[in-house]
Amino acid sequence: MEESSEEVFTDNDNLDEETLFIVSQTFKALGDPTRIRILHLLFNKEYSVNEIAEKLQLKQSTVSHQLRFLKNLRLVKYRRAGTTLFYSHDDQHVIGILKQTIEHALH
Amino acid sequence: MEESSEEVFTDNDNLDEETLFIVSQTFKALGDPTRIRILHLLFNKEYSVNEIAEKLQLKQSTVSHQLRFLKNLRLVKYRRAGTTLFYSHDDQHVIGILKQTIEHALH
DNA sequence: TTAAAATATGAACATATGCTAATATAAGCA
DNA sequence: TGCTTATATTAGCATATGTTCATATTTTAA
Repeated sequence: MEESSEEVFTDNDNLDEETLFIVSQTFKALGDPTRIRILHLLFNKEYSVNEIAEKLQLKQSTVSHQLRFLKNLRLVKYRRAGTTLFYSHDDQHVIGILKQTIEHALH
Repeated sequence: MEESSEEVFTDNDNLDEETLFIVSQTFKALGDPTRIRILHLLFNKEYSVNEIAEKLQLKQSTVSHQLRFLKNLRLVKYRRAGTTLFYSHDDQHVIGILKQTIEHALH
């Protein structure tokens, strides 16, 4: 057996701090019903902040806060059109996991 | 097109309360570093509560609490051997998602 | 430049979460 | 039975989280 040149495995059993942080943050984003509903709404098309608030019966402020959260994790992005911001999802991997899990939950 | 006898789709755009709850609970379980570390440790083999505590440098109480959390969601199960309980994972789907996401985080 | 529309931000609040110490339970064995 | 080991439980605490109200910012257009 020879040592790989790509990576050195000193402790194969432990996750490093950074990986642990990224992974837990990602799942934390999906661990709240409001954020799941927002991401679910954005599955197929973009929506403005007010549209999201209307569709999901949430306060504009709530939506804005959660979108900021999701944007910090690069799970959504937006496009500006005048004073309106159209949000859409921005992470195929995470969206895929969410879709999978919703399917799974629906049996 | 005929109506399926299995399910009626009244509002395709909205997730029902129960699905929302299950999905968010599942992700909440994965949204904490300690629980990720425990599940990650259990990827390949079973461990007793004390072994988990030692390996991960956690208090016995902390491990026991988190295992209860994970067991309530049927993410782990245990087998008794005398006074010792050996825990192992119990949800291939969730373990798969966790593996995927760790891989993804490691680039 | 001023008003209107859309969105973002900050502060306050209630609730949720995770860890810890102390103690309770449960099983095996002398 | 009484002791030991392994695990679970309870309560308390500090911090994190999610929502809301009030207000600030930003962009556009008159």
